[in-house]
Amino acid sequence: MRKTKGRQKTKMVKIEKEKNLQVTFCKRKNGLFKKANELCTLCNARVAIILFSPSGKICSFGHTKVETIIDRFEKTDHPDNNTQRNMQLGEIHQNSTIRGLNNRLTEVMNNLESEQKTSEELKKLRKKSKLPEIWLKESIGGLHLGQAKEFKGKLENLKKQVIYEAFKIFLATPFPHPGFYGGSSSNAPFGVDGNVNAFDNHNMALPSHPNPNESGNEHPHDGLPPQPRSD
Amino acid sequence: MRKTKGRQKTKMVKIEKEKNLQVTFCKRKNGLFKKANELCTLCNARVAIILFSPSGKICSFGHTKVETIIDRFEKTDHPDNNTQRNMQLGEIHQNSTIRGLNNRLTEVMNNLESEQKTSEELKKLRKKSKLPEIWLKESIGGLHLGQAKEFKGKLENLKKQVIYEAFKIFLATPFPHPGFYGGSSSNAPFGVDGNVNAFDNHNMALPSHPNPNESGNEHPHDGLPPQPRSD
DNA sequence: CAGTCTATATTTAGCGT
DNA sequence: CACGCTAAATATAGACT
Repeated sequence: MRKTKGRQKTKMVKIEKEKNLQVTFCKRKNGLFKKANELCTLCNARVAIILFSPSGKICSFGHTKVETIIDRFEKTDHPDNNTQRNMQLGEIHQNSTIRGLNNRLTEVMNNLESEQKTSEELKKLRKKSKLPEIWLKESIGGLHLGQAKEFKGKLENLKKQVIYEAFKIFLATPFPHPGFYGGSSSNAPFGVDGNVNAFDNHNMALPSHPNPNESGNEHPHDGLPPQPRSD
Repeated sequence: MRKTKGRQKTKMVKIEKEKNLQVTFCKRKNGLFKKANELCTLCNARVAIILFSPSGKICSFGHTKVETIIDRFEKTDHPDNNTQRNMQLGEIHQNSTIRGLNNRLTEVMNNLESEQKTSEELKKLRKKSKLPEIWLKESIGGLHLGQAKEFKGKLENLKKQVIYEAFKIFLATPFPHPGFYGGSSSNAPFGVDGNVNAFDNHNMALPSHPNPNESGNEHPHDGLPPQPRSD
């Protein structure tokens, strides 16, 4: 008799068996990344993939090692001169925890908006209270609902723009064809030169998605494809 | 004799024959997107893919219709109340061309940095000249090289952070399992509610990558997978 | 869990239309 | 170019280690 039943046909619906789901997620994630890499190599295309596992961890594939950036700010404190174009980084890390970054972005948004002086009603709101956190905190309660909503809408809009821009920038830098599994810890953190990694796998808890199944481990990351972590 | 030779084995290197490259890119792009979608469905994961074709056009797969956002600012001028949570958007479009967005991001960065008051040397630089564009223009020439570099490094750093944050936000919003090819033009532009599209295909010339093969057509986009465009 | 093994389900190169 | 076809190349579900 046959040793195994071989690959079985399955319906394209959410896998219910937790065990299977885990294993499938892992396998397919690797498969997807591999395909992505092949596309890069074969067609000289630039590809970036970000994905959140069902349990809320984040992984990414791309020509830039996103996590090295984060790691640099999260774990280390030493100035890093290991960067392209003899830039001197690592002097900002002081206030750069993952959580901090979130606040930062918020600030950016606010600054942006204010800078935008899109209207004076904005200023009005500004005066009335420390508006800054409102739209993020989802607590518009204390203010004039109408105004708050409007302002929130604008911020959201700007946010979208910035995000889209970020995506473009993220991919704008051309890159060579590093071997798929050659996850050598390159020294090119981000898009300036073409010398960057093709594979980038990073797992970490997502602040905004505190999954009950997950004990908030900040980032049990390992950066290599050969042993990519599912979760 | 055989009708065809069937699938041939190929080496994983850049395809040289232009014709084949085109076709392969298209096929594999679709394949990749399909896989991504399956992963979403099967494992309830969130996936986003952005890719630039060899000729410089951009396509994306994700649970958010990036291009609707852009389109809104590029093509239309009418206030759009078609947004989630009865927010009133479309009042900023005035100054939001694609190119404008780039400048915008630059500004954000600068604002951020200045806001950061990471150091007074920053202020020093600020005074010495209108620093803002420097690092983007790649023309540090006119200044003290040393200071310029340092400042540039900081900005780059912030930029990385914002970009990373943007990515997280982009994917942070959970979403249901829309049919793979169900590219219905949803009315949920961006991450607030879960009601969003799973498939998003957008082709447009990349500003920063003016490809000689391409006549700078701004965005000949079509948003459907069934007939995705290679280029 | 991550890696193996088997037998099958899928994908896709090369050609036509 | 976007599809259709065919056969070989791959990816993987399930079971095991």
